[in-house]
Amino acid sequence: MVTRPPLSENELLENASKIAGKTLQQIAIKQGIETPEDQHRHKGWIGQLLEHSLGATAGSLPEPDFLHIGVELKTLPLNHLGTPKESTYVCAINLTSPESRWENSLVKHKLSRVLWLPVEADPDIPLAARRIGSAILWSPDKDQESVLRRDWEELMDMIAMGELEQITAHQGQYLQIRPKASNSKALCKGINSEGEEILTLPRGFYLRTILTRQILIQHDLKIK
DNA sequence: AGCTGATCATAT
DNA sequence: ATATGATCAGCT
Repeated sequence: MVTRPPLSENELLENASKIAGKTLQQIAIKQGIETPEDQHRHKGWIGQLLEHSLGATAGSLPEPDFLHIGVELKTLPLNHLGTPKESTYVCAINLTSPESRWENSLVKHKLSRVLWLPVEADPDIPLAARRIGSAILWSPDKDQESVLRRDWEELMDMIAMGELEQITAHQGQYLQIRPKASNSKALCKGINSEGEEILTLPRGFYLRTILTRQILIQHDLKIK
């Protein structure tokens, strides 16, 4: 099944509503794709399945999933309580020439328009049987953006000061910085407090579940 | 049970 | 090594 890229947000939402309630296996069969037993060696499988299913264009290019309508697709794994089970990866961080302004940052741009697609992720449900939920088209509201901005500025200040080795995932209310690498031996360049080049773990920005939980709640309240 | 640090796959 | 897509798994 070939899915044409959506030409508008409404078309994207309509396409998303058509797969709401379906199982991952139902979608995979339509795509002619095998469903793996589990995600241990297929961590990105659901995201890529749903990208294809909704006609995303970007592939592994540094572009929004739906380029011409400027929308990013994020799956949102839900536990047995229906709340987010995992944090959400946003983007990698250039540690040698850190961005200086929130307004121009990759995080702000990536999060400016996101289609959240909830998916059951209770480990008791076999991967093939997990159902897709109702999509949420989201942009940060004023309060959310101000917290994101504060977190980003605090963390990027530390990187700019050469304090990246002092950064821990404990920092940040909505945004946190964690390793984003193949393993702990895959290193990249960074800058220390003396301005010298060092080798360090690649890092990425992640959204805490406290924010994605809030997004789900906001949406539910809007429906009712 | 939640969270942080580590890890897995694929394409370029 | 970097981009994409994320989840795993041990510790508190």
